[in-house]
Amino acid sequence: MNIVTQIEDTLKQEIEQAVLNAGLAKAEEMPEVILETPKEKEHGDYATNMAMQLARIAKKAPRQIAEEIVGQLDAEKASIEKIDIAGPGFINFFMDQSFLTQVVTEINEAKESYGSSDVGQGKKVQIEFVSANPTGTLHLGHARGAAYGDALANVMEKAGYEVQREYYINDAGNQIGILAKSIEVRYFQALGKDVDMPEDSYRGKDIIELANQLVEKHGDEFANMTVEERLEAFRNFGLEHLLERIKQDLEEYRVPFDSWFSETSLYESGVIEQAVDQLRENGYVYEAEGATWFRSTDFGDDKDRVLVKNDGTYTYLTPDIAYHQNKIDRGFDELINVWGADHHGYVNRMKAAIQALGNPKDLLDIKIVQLVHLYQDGEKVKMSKRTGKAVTMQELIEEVGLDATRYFFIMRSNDSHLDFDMDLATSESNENPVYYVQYAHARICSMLKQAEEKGIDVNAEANVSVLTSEKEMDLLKRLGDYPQVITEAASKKMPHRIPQYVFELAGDLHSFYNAEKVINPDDMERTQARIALIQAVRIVIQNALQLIGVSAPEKM
RNA sequence: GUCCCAGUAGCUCAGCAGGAUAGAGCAACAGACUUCUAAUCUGUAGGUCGGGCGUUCGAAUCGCUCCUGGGACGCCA
Repeated sequence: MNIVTQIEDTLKQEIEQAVLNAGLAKAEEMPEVILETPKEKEHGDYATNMAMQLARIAKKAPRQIAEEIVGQLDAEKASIEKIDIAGPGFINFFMDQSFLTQVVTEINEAKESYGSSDVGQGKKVQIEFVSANPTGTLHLGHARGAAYGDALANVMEKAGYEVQREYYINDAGNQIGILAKSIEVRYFQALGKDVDMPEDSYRGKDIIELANQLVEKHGDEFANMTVEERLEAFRNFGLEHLLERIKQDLEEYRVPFDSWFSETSLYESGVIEQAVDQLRENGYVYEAEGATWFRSTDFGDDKDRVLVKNDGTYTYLTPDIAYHQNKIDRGFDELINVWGADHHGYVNRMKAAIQALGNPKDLLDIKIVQLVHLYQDGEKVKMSKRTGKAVTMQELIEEVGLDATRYFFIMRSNDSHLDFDMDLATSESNENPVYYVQYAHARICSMLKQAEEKGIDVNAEANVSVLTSEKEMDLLKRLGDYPQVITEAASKKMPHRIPQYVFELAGDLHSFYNAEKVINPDDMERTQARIALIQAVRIVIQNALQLIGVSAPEKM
């Protein structure tokens, strides 16, 4: 266990014991001990509102309760240096700071595993994300979803969950037929024929490129086939190439997947019928207007949904229900779907289906990633897949760089709309948070290099207890927070806490750098201790950046 | 019309399983480079947390309601 959590746990236990000893509450009515870190330094290292919480139970004034709790506390056992009672009844704890310096040793020993924990208890979690239709290239929204899903997976893994990352390939629906037809039109156009694009075609440049490839490789041989044969060939060709392109893009974006799940495989294995049968058996299916309906309103959906259309084919929902049952059957304890904002209307019916199949409601958690608006030169950049003027993920990365793209997408909460300022992301200046953090890392590497050039062993044992200055303490506290940042980011599914944290850590480092000299040949003990400190900072920065898919350069 | 997300400093956003004087970056202003990288630091200024009502010892945070912006509402996927 991490040294900081250890200290906090001990303090919590001591507070609880003190409350019991003072006879303020019985064990069964004991409120949970809440420790918070006050914003003001005068309010100590930790504060608890226990006295206010107990006011009603003990029927006494909070300040008096606080006095009684303090009277029963074993200060030494809980590493407390000083206790204050303040405001309406806060108890402020000033801790014996010497424990904090141990964080440095802890990090330098744990290295990249610092911050790992087992709070996830090996729970099997599946995160399904991106899952863009293989009918075009990935664009902005996908890039945000990919950044979010990947960071969430990394953070949850670090917090001790067993995570599988899956991409659902919608290779069976209507849209694939449209894809085939779109390629067909572009193919004929590439052969010089005057063919109009139907209304619902995909008009992206990528489709034109595919058609050109077909002409290059096969000439006009497809023109002589039957329509069915030609469309079948184009369908397969389009799927294969577009999916390959998506895989390449994601790989380049540093977003790996463990599993690529094909919708078509659901049709082949018969699980769709099984899912419909199961729903029928559970009493949530009825026939009306020549179609088969799912009574999702039983679970709070706005209206019932069609499962089988009157032409006998499935709606998009039906294989998706089967897909989710399949996920559940694979033994996951929790399913997380990362969806774009345009799918949010779909949330209720999917959750309804999960329940109608006899599963607990909270087995599925759907995280919505809100829209991205791109700005360049103060102007909003439009994106539209259908018009062929889409800003693709590829273009964005080329334009602003991989690190900035990942960082910008993850630094904001997933459910807030994102204004992506391309000028800011590309600026090599103090305005850009990515460089700020990376620069802190490079700075440390530079110092370590110079120390080595001066013959200092940067990995030597250090007497960390000489780290006592204000800037050093700030860094130590920040380093000690890291494990909790991870567990909170994981449990709340908020990976944006990571860039926030690492930005603050970088700030502490820069501030420390400007205030104190690390390498000082006249004071080798302090030099060694500070080198150990910046080593620890380097490890945590590198670690945090890795979680969000951003590189930690040694030189800038 | 129904549902979802958002509304916090000039701008972009944190904070929201209730806590003390609401934070950061940018922009503005004033400073710091013969000193381990100035892509840095130090400081100043900037707010009716969209409005109202309620719950509470205590509300940016919870509830109700209204307003504004964005999105979704197909036997498309």
